[in-house]
Amino acid sequence: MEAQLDHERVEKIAFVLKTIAHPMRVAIIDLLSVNEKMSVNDITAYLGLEQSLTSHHLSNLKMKGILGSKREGKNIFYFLRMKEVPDIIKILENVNVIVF
Amino acid sequence: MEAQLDHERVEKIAFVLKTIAHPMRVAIIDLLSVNEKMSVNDITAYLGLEQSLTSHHLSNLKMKGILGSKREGKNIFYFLRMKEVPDIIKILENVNVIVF
DNA sequence: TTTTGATATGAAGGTATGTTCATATATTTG
DNA sequence: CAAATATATGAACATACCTTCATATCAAAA
Repeated sequence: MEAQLDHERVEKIAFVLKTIAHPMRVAIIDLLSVNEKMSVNDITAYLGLEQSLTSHHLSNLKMKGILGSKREGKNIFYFLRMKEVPDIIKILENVNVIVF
Repeated sequence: MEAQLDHERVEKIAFVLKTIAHPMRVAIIDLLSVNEKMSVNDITAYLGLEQSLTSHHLSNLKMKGILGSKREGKNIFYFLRMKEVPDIIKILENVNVIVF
């Protein structure tokens, strides 16, 4: 009866999962797994939500190390920094889930 | 500039992630990825937390389809039902993360 | 059939998270 | 430099989540 992970690792894993565990953030990561980089405007347009809401989610993801960003003129482009994250989503792509 | 996932799939993925995104629940899944099945007592002892708290987390995981359970005499044993979930944890096992 | 051991349940409280709104900052363009 | 475009920020509110505590249920044993 053993565990594999020490307490610190468990905390780190939960931290990353918590950061991405939101429909809008999953969608953002999905977008950025296909497109090298996207501006806030691009992402906002694609998701069809408010600019400020998109921005909040993006800075959250950036702050916690999932995304990076760089300015190019008027735009700021976001890109994936933690490259493992899309693999997580991939695992769940075909799993049978009942949401409630 | 395309996305891979439709809205419903994004919701399902976020739902599973939200369900497991907690240190105690990550630890439970870690335990059950190594041990076929464990009683509530076993798990409670291993995690060193309150019985009722363990029970709440277990029924949460069960309700949402991650775990299953069956009674054997006095004990109730929990086991992994969504077998993909440990793979998610495995991906993050060696990723560099800074928690705050 | 009472007691004990194992687990579940539900209410209550505190804390964290998500969204909106109004406004600020930064860059380019006229 | 003023206006326009792109993005960020912060406060405020609502909602969701986590934990604790007290108690309930259920199976085995005495």
